[in-house]
Amino acid sequence: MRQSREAKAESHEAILAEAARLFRERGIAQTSVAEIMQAAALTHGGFYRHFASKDELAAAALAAIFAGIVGELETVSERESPRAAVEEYVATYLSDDHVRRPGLGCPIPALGTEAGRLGGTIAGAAAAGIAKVIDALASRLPGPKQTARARAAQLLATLVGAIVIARATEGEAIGREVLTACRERLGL
Amino acid sequence: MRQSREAKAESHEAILAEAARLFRERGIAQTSVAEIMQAAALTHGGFYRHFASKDELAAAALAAIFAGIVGELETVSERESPRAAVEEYVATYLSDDHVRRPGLGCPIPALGTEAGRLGGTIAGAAAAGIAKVIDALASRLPGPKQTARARAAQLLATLVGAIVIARATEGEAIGREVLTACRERLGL
DNA sequence: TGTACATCAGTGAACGCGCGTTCACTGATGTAC
DNA sequence: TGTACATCAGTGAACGCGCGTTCACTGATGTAC
Repeated sequence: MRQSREAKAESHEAILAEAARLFRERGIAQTSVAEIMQAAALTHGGFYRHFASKDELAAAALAAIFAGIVGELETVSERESPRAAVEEYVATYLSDDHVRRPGLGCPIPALGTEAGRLGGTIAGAAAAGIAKVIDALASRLPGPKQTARARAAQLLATLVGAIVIARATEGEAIGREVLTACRERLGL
Repeated sequence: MRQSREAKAESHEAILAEAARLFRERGIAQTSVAEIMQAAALTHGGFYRHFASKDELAAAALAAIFAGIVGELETVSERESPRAAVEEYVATYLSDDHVRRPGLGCPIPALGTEAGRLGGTIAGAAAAGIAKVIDALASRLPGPKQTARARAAQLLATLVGAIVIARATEGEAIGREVLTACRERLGL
């Protein structure tokens, strides 16, 4: 039966939110359209009233996740100093919680490799999101703009690599060692 | 028709080598047993004379790739100083070639995320390999052992993250910026 | 060394399964008057 | 405001396809004597 415009918008947001979570948890190819729709309390056939394809959903989900990340950094900046905002970002990024819960975390360690392989609008959304995160970090680091950008780029690379390694070695000592080393050497 | 022991060993190595390349290029789930066998100039049915399952092949391929990486570091160390060996490792890691050719490169950016998700022997092989790489790097860095290990851990995280980001943004300026920033700030 | 036979590496068809996408259908919603 | 009808969000079956794995078969290899 037909749903109201408002109900459709709610379905749309639910699909996007569940996709954003499931894609980060299991990967894009490893998450089926039917699973996403079930998580959104819908049946799979209705998916195509909302998105033209699974690829389009993946690109939209990536864009939404990155927008949320940059938005969060800006929100924190309203009540804290730029330096404190970056420090909080780094501490959260390198937390055990972030390792354990990819569905709520940064999409770069979770989906970066896959997005690059998939190319097209998915890789485009990933690239645009990464650029925005580096912009947001660089603008909050001190020093000349060039230096701040380079520091932001290296910082993000370290964070992403630490999470990839920690998740690949989950439960083993080496993963914890990498996380701890990065935390301490990034000054936390 | 039955093949000789020697011929079987050659097939085994060919399957392992093609799997190691294809898994890194496309991911484990995205590479079919049939594709690997075709690349090894065999038909897919014969696969199970060599490996009990695709998972077992993936674990074996990861172990073989990591053994090659650590072996290469040791080989270079025979003709160069520890410091030069690490510098060469870093320079190769952050090269444009490494970004463009994942099939020949480090499995951590290519397969780390997927290995963590798959768990079991695949994640075990990844964790063991990562531990060996960090050992190999740490033993070639100067200073107290604790500090050297922490530096090695952070270094590897930065390298891995830089490649994940560069591949996710392939062709876009932001990827090159991250690579350049990491190269320069790691002293190359 | 030669012979007879068991083994098994590799082939190619087949299996059951899950996937992304399509489609006919239902009935509440939105719109035109 | 009320009515008649077109729209379309959501349902659930179906589609074609590719996958990992199994299997009967072939014939060269390895072994026992």
